[in-house]
Amino acid sequence: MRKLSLEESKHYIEHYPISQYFSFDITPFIQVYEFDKGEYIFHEHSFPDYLYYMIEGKAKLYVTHKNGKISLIDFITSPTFMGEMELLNAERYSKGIQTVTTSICFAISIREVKEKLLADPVFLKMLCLFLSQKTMNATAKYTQNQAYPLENRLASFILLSSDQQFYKEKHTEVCEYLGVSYRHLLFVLAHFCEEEYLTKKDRGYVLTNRQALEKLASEITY
Amino acid sequence: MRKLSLEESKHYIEHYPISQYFSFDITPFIQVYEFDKGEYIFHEHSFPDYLYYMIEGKAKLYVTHKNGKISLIDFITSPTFMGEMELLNAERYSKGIQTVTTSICFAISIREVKEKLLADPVFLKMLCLFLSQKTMNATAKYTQNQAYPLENRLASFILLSSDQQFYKEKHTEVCEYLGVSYRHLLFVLAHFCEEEYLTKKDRGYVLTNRQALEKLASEITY
DNA sequence: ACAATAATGTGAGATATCTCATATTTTCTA
DNA sequence: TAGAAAATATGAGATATCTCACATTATTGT
Repeated sequence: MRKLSLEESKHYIEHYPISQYFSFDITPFIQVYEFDKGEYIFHEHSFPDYLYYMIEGKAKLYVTHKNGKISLIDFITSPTFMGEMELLNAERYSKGIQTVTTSICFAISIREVKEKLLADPVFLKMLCLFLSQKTMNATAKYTQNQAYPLENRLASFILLSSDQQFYKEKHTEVCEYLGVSYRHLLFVLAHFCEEEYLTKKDRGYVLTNRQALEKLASEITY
Repeated sequence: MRKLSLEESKHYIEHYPISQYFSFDITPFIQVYEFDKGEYIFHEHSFPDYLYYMIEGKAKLYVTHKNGKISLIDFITSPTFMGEMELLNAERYSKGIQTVTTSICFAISIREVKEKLLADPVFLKMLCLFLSQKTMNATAKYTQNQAYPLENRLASFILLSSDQQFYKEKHTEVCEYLGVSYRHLLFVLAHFCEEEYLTKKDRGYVLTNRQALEKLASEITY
């Protein structure tokens, strides 16, 4: 984690305006941080001092269970807020957030502006919207995890995340996201190759039968 | 669904004050409805006209998947708001809500007060808290569903929902809540009986080895 | 540039959970 | 109060998914 210079900070603050989310001038309370790839923004069970607004980068929100399993709750992609639940005191301690790529974040000191934020209708309305959006996505993902085998969900995921006809995501991330073991993900991928829906190439997979994947994915969407 | 008389409504409005959630007088906008057991408060894919505040009763929030499976997202217990995401326009159409018991709700016409509510910091702050609380519960439930076999989750559920040493919930509801098939729930219950953690009696189960259940449940909590 | 670490890949065996079929009992409703 | 609907109960067989072990191949830090 590196605090950016005034110069650099100014650049980001100008290029990623967030004034629309507040009814007062938030810029005096903003510091800009850069997190390295793989760095933790929140450690699990810590109590955050900052509300973050990620403007560049990608991170994982996860929770570690007593038995050692890790549930990836969500991929966090910019732009987005982080630590808003903790700001609300809705949870005593935080979940973990670890960056996947180098990330740039605005950091807003909770101590300094908590009172102001929690009385600001502009901010609160945005936060309500943001929270319900997040909840809906999470709900959709989790209920689908429960209702459909990996075959369908993976087909859907491949279609969403492939670039043109090429799929190239890290298995280690995908299996966590889809809530299955690494082993099982590989099984189903192998099965897709057998059926020639996919063909291995270089470090990824070419979509050789998009229609078949669409059929599998279509069983989910409602 | 039955609209209560002025007389009855007055009684409920006095006994379940909600003025604390608003910075203006909400009572002129409140109508009181009674929903029968099993009745739908929101049909799936409908677009709600009212924001509800349930003061008595219990309901199920669910979603029906294309393949016919039903995911119970949450048990809704009073007091709670319903339809708040729709008020925010966060979702185009609603999930389904069906009462489990006869329920009494305050109904607030969205058309009449939407503008006022979305500019009311008192209401918005409460709503933020409410939404994040809900999200956290849902997240905890779903990640645990993924990370632990039914054995552990059921033990935990039995301890939470049993009255004294007696467990008596409807299997049909529990299996939906825990996200497993009816058949599998019965298997694990039978297994608990074999191990003599539980003993069947009347229409329910006596907890004959609470400690064993606690051990199983303790593997979850973090 | 090399050692350490992370990611990929595969096999074998176990198990958690599902589907479907069917029977009985309880509860609701007309 | 009888018939319908819902809830309980159990068996048999299938399958989706997991664990563990181990080998190979990238990627990364120093």
